Amino acid sequence: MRNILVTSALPYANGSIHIGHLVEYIQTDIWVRFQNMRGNQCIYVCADDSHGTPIMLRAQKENITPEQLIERYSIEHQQDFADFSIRFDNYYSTHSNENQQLSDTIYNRLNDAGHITRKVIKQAYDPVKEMFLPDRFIKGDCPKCGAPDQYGDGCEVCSSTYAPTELKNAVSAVSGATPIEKESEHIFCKLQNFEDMLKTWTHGEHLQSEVSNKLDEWLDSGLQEWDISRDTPYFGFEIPDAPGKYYYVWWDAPVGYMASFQNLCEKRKDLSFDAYWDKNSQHELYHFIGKDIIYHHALFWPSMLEGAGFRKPSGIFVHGFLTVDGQKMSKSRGTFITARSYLNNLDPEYLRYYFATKLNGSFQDIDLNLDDFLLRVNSDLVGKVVNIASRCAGFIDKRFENKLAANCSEPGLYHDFIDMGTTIAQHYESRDYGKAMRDIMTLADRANQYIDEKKPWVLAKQEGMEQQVHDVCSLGLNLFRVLIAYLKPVLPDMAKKVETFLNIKPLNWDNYPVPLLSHSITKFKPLMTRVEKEDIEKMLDESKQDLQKELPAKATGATPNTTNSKQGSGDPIASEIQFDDFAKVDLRIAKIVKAEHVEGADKLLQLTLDIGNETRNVFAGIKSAYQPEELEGKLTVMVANLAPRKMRFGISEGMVLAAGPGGKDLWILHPDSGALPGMKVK
RNA sequence: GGCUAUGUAGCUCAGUUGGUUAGAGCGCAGCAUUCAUAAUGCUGAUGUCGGUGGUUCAAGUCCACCCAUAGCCA
Repeated sequence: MRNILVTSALPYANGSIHIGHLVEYIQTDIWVRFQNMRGNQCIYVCADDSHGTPIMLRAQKENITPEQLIERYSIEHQQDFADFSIRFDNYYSTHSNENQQLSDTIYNRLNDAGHITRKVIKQAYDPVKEMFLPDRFIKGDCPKCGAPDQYGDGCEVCSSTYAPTELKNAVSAVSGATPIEKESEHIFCKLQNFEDMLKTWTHGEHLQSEVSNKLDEWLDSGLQEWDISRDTPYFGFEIPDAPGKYYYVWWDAPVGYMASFQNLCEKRKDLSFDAYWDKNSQHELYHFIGKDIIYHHALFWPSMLEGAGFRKPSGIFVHGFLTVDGQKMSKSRGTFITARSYLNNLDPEYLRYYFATKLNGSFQDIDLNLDDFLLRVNSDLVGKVVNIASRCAGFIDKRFENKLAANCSEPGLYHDFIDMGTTIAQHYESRDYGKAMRDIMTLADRANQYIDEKKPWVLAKQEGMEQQVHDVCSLGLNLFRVLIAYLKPVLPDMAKKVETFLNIKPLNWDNYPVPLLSHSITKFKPLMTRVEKEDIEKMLDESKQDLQKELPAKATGATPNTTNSKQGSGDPIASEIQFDDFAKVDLRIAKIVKAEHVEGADKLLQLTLDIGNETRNVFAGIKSAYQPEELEGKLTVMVANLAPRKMRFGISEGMVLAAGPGGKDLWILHPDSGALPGMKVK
C-alpha cells in the first residue's frame, strides 16, 4: 500500500470558483479516487488562500473585516466543491494557527541557516491611503505603446512588461492619488543558495519534461533574492523578528498545504504529520497546479522545504488553462461560467467526464467546446455506456425476476474487459485520463456489438431460447459493471447508483474480476439523462446576467463624459483583428420582401430576403421588438456567407444585423437610401 | 523582446526511436435494426499534417527561419 498526500492549489478567497478552477480540482479528485480504489492510502487536502492586499482592500470596500470576507468565501467554495463531488479529506484556511506556526518555523530555520537577508528598496506608495502599492494596484499609460489604463506590471495591449515606476501618468487604483516612491526595508530569501539543489531536483523525475525545460530558463539565468515581506497595512502574518512586516502571501500559501494536513492529523489519530513531512519520509507528496504558478512550486517551495529541513515533493503535476469554445473565458460572451451557474443548470458529472476526456498529463490548455461537450457526453455516456444496462435490464426484469444467469457464457470476452484494466490503470496513474476514457469507450462499443450480434430481442421470440436470452443479458450487465468500475473515479455518483442497481458492495479496482452469477439485482432506473442544448443556453444566459449585475456599479463610478460613448453596452471591444479577418464576412444589402410569424417559435420571425441575384430564408430572433408588417419592404444588412444552420423550423441561410440588449430593445440596421439589394457592404 | 509550449479531417484529439496508401471518436451520407433514455450495428466520404526552405533513399516526425495561439518573465 502506498501512502500518498495530494494537494490542489489554494483558491484565492476573494472570488467564486469558476469552471477554469474546476479543471484542477476535478483532475486531482479523479486521481485521488483512483488511488483509493486501488487500495492505497491517498489523502487530499486543500485550503482557501486568505491573505494579501486584494483581500484586505476588498473587505474594506464591503465594510467588513477580512476575516468575515474569507469566512464567506470559505463556505461558498466548500459548497461548490462538494457539489462537484470533489472530496477533500480536509479543507482549511491559510489564516490559521497551524499555518502561522509552520510559516514561522520555516522562516526561523532559514534565518538561522543564513538564507535570509534584508535590504532597503524603493516602492510605489499611496500617500493618501498610506500604503505601499502592489503592481496590480497602480494604473497608468504603457511606457512602450502608450495604451491608457494599464496595470503596473505589464501592458495588456502590447504585452510588454515593465516596472510600475516606468508607467506614465500613474495613479493609485485604491485612492486615485499619484503614487510617490518611498523606501522601505524588505526581507529576502536567498534563493541562489539553493541553486545546486534545484538544478538536480528539477531534473530528477519530479516534473514533466516541459516544466523542467521552463525551469532551466530561470536557473540558467541565475536566481535572485526573493522578496518575502510586505509592509503594514497588510492582511497576513507578521514576521517574528520584524514588527510591521508581514509574510508575502506566496510565503504562507504553500505552507497552507502543510497546515491543512496538520489540522487533519489533529482530527485523525491514524495520521502522522512527521511520517509525511520529515526529511526522510518515504511517503509520497504531490501538488497539482496550473502552469501559471510553476515558479512558486518548483523553485520557491522546494527551497523553503530544503532550507527548513522538511522533505520535498515527490512530484508536481502541472496542467494548462481552460478555454471555452476556443477562447479565453469571457464575461460578455457568457463563457465566464462559475461553478454555481453550471450547477444550477447541468449535472456535474457531465463536466467531470468531459474534462477527463481532455486531460492528458501535459500542461497544454484544454478547450471546453460546448457543442462537442453535448455530443460527446450524450454519445459516450448515455448512448454507449448507460445504454448497455438499459437494453439488458428490461429482459432480466420481465423474464428472469431480476436474477442474473448462473454461468458466464463468454468468459473470453469478459476477460478481455478485465485485462484492459491494467492499461486503463496505467493511464489513470500517469494522469492521461483521455486515453483511459478512450479505452473504456472502446470496450463499451464492444459490449454493444456483442449484444447486437446475439440479438436477445429476436431470441426472446423463439421457443426454447430462454437460456440464451438470460446469458446474453446477464453478460451485458456484467460487462457494464466492469465499465462502471473503470469510470468510478470520474463518475462517483453514477457508480453509486449502479452499485444500488446491481445490488453490490462499493466497486474498487479488485472486486470485479469474477462476474456476478445467480445474483439478484434491483429494478433499473435511468442512470443519467441527456445534456439538453437549452440547459447549456440557460447557463450562458445566467452567466451573462451575472455580468449585467456587475456593470451598473462600474458605470456609476465613472464620469458621465467618458461613459457616453460606451453607453448601451458593457461589452468591451473585442480583440483586434486584421482587415483579412473582416473581409471574410460578406455583408450584403437585403430587402425584406416577406416577414412572417413562425408557428411555435417564441422569439423568431421568418424573413425572406432579396439580395439581388437570389432570395434567402432567414430566421431572426427579433419577434419581441418587431411586428412582421413593420419590416416588409425595408432594407437591412445581412451576413450572406454565414454557414446555413438547421433550426427547428427550417434552414436559416444567414443572419440580419441588429443591436441592443434584447427584448423590446432591439434595432435592426438600415442602410441610407440609395443602397440596392445585393450590394456588398465594405 | 526573451523563454516554454501548442498548431494534424467540420469538431475534439492520437500519432511511439523518421519507414508502406496519415489514425480514432463525434458529426455527416447510405443501409440494417427496433431490446434500449430516437439509444445500437454495418458501410462510406472527408486532410497542401500552420507556412517556406533544408538534411535524408525516405519527414507529420529531424534542422533553420517565418506566421498564429497560450502562458511565464520573481
